[in-house]
Amino acid sequence: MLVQDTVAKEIKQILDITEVSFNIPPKREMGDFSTAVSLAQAKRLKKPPIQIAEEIKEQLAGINLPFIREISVTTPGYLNFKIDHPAYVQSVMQQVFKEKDAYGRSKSKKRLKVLIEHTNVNPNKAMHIGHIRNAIIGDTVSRTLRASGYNVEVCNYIDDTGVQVADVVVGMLYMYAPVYGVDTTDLADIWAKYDTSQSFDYWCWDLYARVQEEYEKYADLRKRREEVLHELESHKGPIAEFGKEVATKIVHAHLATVARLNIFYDLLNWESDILERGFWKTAFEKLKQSGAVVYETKGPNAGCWVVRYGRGLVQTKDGVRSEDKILVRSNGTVTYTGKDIAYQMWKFGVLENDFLYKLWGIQPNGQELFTTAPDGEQMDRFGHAGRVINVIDVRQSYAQQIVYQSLRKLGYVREAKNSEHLGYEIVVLSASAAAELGEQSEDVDQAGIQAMSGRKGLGVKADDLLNRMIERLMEKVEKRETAEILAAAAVRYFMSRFGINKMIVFDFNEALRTTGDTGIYIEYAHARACSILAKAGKIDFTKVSTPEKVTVPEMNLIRIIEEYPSVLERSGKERSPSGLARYAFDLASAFTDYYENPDPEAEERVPFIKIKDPELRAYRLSLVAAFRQTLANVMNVLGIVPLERI
RNA sequence: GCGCCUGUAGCUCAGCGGAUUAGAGCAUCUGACUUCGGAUCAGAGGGUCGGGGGUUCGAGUCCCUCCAGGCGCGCCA
Repeated sequence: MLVQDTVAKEIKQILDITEVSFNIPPKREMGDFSTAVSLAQAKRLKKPPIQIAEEIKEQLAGINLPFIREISVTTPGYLNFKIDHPAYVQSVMQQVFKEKDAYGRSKSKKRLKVLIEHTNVNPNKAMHIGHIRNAIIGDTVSRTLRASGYNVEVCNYIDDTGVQVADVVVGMLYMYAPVYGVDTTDLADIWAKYDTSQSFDYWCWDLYARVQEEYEKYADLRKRREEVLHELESHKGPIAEFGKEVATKIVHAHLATVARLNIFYDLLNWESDILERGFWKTAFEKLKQSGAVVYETKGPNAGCWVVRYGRGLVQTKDGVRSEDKILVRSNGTVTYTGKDIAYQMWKFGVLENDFLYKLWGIQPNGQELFTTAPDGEQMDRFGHAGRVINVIDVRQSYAQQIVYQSLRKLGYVREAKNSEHLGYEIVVLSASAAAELGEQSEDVDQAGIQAMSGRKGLGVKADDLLNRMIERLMEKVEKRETAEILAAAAVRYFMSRFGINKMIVFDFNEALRTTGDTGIYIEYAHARACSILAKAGKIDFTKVSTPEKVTVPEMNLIRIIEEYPSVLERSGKERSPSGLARYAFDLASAFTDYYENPDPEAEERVPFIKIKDPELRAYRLSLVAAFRQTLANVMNVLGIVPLERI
């Protein structure tokens, strides 16, 4: 518990208010922290702030506040507090050493089950850096919520029946000889087209882009797409099976890519299983019964089943539109939104239908991964969440809101309230990155920024980014394993640093940097601390005493260490990886500052391990140990593997 | 037309519920270990926090308004 918290509690009681904020005084002699609460309350209490401050001071003096040594009042009414440094340092360090890996984690187990879905990449080509942002945000938030005590279930939705997969299937079956159905019906012949010198997801990346070009030229190929899409949706027959095989192969590739980034899941949810298990049929019946969906007999949506929204007809730049949301088209097919409503209901366990499940495999971290499957078995451990978080980019905000509002109209008010769209801005390419990828800038905006495009095959593949980083790191690192972990740290940190609704303008120089505010810096600080501790030998940190005088760098470091539990809690509540990334950097900086200059008043700087005075030596090293533990804990939440050596 | 997001140093970004002198990193310049990891550290220059109003003793932060940019508002997926 922060020192400030106990003070805040007392002040809240004294003034009968709900919030008290603290800050650091401009001059250190004034105190370790201060509050301007009496200035804020002056108007309400109709008293001069300085008088209020004096009164609070009087009352606080009568209470035994832990670690508070002195309280003073300065004009125009600030309350300044001085901390009993040695006792405080001692207390924080002992807490870290006692709790170890659990330091910072919430002590209370929460019963709420949180289902978080992320990644959700179309299984038709290699992942790019935009997909990686999604997976990293989702994984970091999952880890944060777990650390906050929640029961978290991580799902990854696989759209194996959509047009994107259909396009790749079209490409494989019909674009080059032998053409399926004409030259052959043997799928082995089709698979022979795959040039195995490339990984399958990379090969599909190019194929997908080429198919898009061909569609422009050949109408009959576009017709093939309709057929294939229909076949995939029917989830029966050789083409559907082939599509599933293609998608499965790509999913394996995607899982391998994200595993490099230390990202794992509990369950893969396949669209084909949502279709097969009749989710929509059940949801549609419920929607009709509730009256939330109505059949339109006239107007622009005649022949469709719609949910009524907004103001009916509305003016947009593309002409007049109905704001009502169509769930079933006039040709009888279901829209994406319709299927999404059914799926969201499953997540909360309010749809009678359920998937069948089977084990997909054991992930590199040892965790079991399950998948929905037509030939699986019943299990009751999945879904039935109390809260659902969908990590999807911000362009889907409107569609997500429609889904949640539809749930409400259906009568699932609680579920609607507990549905959360974790929207993040997309990753785009800087002018130089686009140029490097060989894109002639046609439709770029003024800054030369360019959106990635799977259709054009324009984008930075996730594996390429990691590989380039590794290549750069190998100049200074001996083992490839180490470079792999460092590269993952760098990429995860890079993607986490940005606020969630900040567009990332991707630039190679910036992303591949190894100095300054980077994941490498974090790893380096950790490895350095490990190295010092290894050289120091065995010390019983639980028996270390703190000197009378705590230096400024020591105090800065310990205060940041102490902040960790509250930072973790806040990051969880705000679903904010960037707060954790910032904290990790601040913590590492405070350590290097302490390491470089632990006592600014000392005449000479002596390395910790060579300090003569055994008590001071043990104390300095125990701070290193407490730092190392705390940093390792944040790194774990950020999904970064702490290295002991680089 | 409506809705959401963004605008802070040359560049990329932090800045929680208002609080004393707006912070980092990169880039530029100047420095620093015969001892713990130089992927580091110390220092310098660089800002009317998009503009304008307002609330407040006090605003990058709250409110209004305008400007610029991005995204969204399909019987597309």
